Amino acid sequence: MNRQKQNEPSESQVIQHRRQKADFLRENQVPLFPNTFRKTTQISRIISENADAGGDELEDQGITYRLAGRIMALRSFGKVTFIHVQDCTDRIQAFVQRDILGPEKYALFKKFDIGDIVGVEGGLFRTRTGELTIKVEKIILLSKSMRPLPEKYHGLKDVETRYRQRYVDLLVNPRAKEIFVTRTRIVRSIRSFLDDSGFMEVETPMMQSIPGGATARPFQTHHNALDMRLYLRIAPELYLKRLLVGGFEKVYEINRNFRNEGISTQHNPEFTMLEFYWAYVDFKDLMSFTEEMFSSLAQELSGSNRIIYQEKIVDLTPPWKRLSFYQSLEEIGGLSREEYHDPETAKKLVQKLGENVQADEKLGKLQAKLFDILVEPKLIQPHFIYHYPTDISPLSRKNDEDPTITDRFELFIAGREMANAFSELNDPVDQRERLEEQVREKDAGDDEAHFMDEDYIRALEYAMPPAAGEGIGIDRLVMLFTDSASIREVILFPLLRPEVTGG
RNA sequence: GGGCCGUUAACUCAGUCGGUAGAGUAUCUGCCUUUUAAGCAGAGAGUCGCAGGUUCGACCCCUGCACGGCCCA
Repeated sequence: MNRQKQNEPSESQVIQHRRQKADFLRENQVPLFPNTFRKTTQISRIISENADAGGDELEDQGITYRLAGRIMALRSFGKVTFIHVQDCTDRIQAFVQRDILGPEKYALFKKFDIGDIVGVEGGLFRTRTGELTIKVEKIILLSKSMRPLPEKYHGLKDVETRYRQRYVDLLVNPRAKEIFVTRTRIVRSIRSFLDDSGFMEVETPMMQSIPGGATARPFQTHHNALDMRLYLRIAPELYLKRLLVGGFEKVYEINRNFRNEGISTQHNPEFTMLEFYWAYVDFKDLMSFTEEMFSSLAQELSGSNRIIYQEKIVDLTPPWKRLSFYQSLEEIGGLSREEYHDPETAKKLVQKLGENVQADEKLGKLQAKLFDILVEPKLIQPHFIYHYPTDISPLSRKNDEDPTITDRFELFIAGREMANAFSELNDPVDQRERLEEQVREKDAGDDEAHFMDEDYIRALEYAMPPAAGEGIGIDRLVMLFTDSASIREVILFPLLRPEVTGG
């Protein structure tokens, strides 16, 4: 035990200094964490309202501003100090003079540090260089910072620290803050688009005893009082369609899904999905609806249908290209019908491309793998790919002319899947057969295959209106609109292994 | 799960073909009443990710592990 204590790293010098300053202030009756100051304005308002005012004009104003924020920079000249104060809207310079505060208060102010949160009162003036500045009459410590902020010039770059201590990232990296502001604008814009289109937002279970609605491995948990196994949902789909049975005709949910899979620049174990369901329309109707949604989003965010993602220009102006799944394999993947239509040939081709293949892998799965390798990365401009094979689409309505394909599409932008949608399968007999097939695959060892859900079948037996539904990955959408290469850049607190402290 | 790369002061980074570490910023002290990556002078600050091994000697070479990043599955 003694050894362990000796091995603990000594507290950093900076933290010791701050502790000493805090002690000094406390001994001089300066509260370190008072909650008595009330600000009357935001920094961005001070700036915008006085953007054009000249120095004399400001001095004549006679207005006292009360603002609060964090000290982000501090330049001391002995009897006078410049600081930058940052609140959630912006930052502004403040000028603290000993002649105004008086020697005692100024001496206490000298113990303030970069990172401290302060309340400031004073009028405005312009410095010699013309910068709008608060002439401080009063400055009050509101919260003492015990840790130094990262370097002012290079900021915080270490990716691991940026994710683990996102609070610091947000403080010092304007880009990080911007991404999350944009994320909120995107979600808000989608909500109002759907609300304005007559959709109703609902919340369905995130803890489910039968995880359904997607092909994925679920997380398991346990309810103690009920002594019951529960899964974190992999999709809200089956519950939202139960609501169509229940008589709602346009519903949506924006919420978290959980998939127990690997982590990559495209995948976080928990991620946010929009799913919406619309009675009495089909998948083609959803294509136009999606075009409208995306271009309205782009307009709202940047006023343009063109966005730049990882140095590629993406034009979201409708209408977007529409290609059937098989057409895309031929026209973009460069395959002949023989190559992808014969199971043996397809299998060999997939293996040649370096993918693993299960012994009795279905043709649809093989074709999907060919698509993923040969087609998907090439779909930079928006493309709807439709008519997916039935055996990889267990919840989609079969095409009326060809039962081996479904009335389903996926949307690809910048080489990534952005949406998945289909005319819903509402025939309970067909649905039961498809889920039974999934259960067979599960029994054969595919732990991503769907579960049987008797209650869902029962709901369909009451009759679900013909409908179409769509899912859009919000994180990927935010990546697209913020030009982010990794999903972790657009999730406030991405999943990381626990931090190891000590040795 | 596999491959490659990274981990050095609070932050951003150097470094040594093996002789126990440097810079800038930040911090501390002094000077300084219009600066803004303020300036000048001085000072302090490191289990070189962790654990082993090789060696007279390891931050450096080797092995394993941890955490992270990118690519692949």
